[in-house]
Amino acid sequence: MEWIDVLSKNKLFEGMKEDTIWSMLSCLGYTLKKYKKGSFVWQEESPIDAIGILISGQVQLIKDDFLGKRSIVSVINAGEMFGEAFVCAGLKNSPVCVLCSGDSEILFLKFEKILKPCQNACVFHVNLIERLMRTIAQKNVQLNGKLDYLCKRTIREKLTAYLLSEHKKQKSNPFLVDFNRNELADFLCVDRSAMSRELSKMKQQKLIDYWKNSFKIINFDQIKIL
Amino acid sequence: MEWIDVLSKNKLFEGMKEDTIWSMLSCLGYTLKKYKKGSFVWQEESPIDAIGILISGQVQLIKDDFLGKRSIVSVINAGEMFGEAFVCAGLKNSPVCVLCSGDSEILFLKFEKILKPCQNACVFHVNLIERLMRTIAQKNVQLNGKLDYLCKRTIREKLTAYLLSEHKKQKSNPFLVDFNRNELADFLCVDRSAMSRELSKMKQQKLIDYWKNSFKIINFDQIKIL
DNA sequence: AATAAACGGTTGCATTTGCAACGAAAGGAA
DNA sequence: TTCCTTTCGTTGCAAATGCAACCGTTTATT
Repeated sequence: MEWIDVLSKNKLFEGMKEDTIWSMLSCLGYTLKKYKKGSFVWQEESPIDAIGILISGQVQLIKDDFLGKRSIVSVINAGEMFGEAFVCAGLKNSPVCVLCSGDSEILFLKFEKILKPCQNACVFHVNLIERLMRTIAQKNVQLNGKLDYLCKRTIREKLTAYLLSEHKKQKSNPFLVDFNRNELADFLCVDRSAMSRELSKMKQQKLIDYWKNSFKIINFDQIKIL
Repeated sequence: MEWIDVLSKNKLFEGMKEDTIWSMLSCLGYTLKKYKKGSFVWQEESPIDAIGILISGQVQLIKDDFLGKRSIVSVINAGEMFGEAFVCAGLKNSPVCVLCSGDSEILFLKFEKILKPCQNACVFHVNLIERLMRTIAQKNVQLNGKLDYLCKRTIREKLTAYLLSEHKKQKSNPFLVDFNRNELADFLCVDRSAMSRELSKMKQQKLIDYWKNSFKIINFDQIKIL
């Protein structure tokens, strides 16, 4: 099956041969589900006992408050996992919603099977925990990075922090942002129109330029100071 | 030595007998250091290769921007760890500062020793990784919880989200906040005086009451809606 | 093609916020 | 005690922000 290729790029399985992955999967047990764009994999407080590995599509971890105001915590792309930190921390219910931002296929692995040494004394099983730990730690660093945006006091500062870090991550200029304006605002936790206004100002001041989802940083010196 | 007691409350060692902890320590190797209040354990970008376990005192993980604006990421109390996610994720340099908010004693464990199976085939060693994973996962959930405050758009919303969650955590009313006003503002990433103004308003509107570090939620219905 | 829905920029306005400055109160040190 | 530092509330003001509304463009659907 073609989705094994995707798994081989996942942090838990990367570097393993295809038949090794197969034997691990049969050892762990798995479920593959399909979701339509716009549907929810988990709602907030949904009971959870499995790790999700995104085979195709895209999902977003989000929080909606009671007024319907949305904030996007993070975005999961094909090959990446979600929920591993929650189940591993012992949470029984999800603290976030998982929303499919595109048609998606998701592979679920029951968490308990990962922790318990398998019946076949599978060599890779011990290794799995170490990989899982590293993945969770990296998510932690990633969340920590998000604080770099959110702790900024003004929209302009949040935008520049985000854009600079995306530029750095993608190592290109211009670079693509995989949010539309609405989503970007929800990600940075600010008002869309206020953000749009600020983007316009920054373009007008020749600090940045953009067209649709392509952004370019023009004046690095100024933008870093401000 | 008395600090073994503290270790037995740490997530890595909890539930273990004292002599077990000793044998593990000798297996892992350790360093104990003392710090004065106000001194830095790590600066941003400090090279890191060890996990810190706080024996006594208190430290704060903070980020200072180039203008000197500070944000407090999290607070570590005696018995808790810091840095484990960073070293485990493979970071060579710290993404945060670690500041002693009180005179502190810190036990450092080299990370590499934790990962490698020990020479004595120590039974607890495998177990250690699992505990470490769980701890990191819990930190992850904790960080996620912090997003609940930060993603709020107004100071009042941030304050109520924070106060409600502290009330829930401490299961008492009134409850104590272990920040002074300055630190609370840095923790919520808002201006101190603006926060003070908002607190005054909320007190005046009889939503909350406070005296020094003791806070009381008065009107649960109103406060949750707003 | 026709229609509908989603997206993105703009703007006026009331509110919120950051900032700076001041002063009172509390706490520590000499 | 006296002096100094820290903490915290207050306030005026300019700037930033959220909000609602509107409109043109793009994209999707029938």
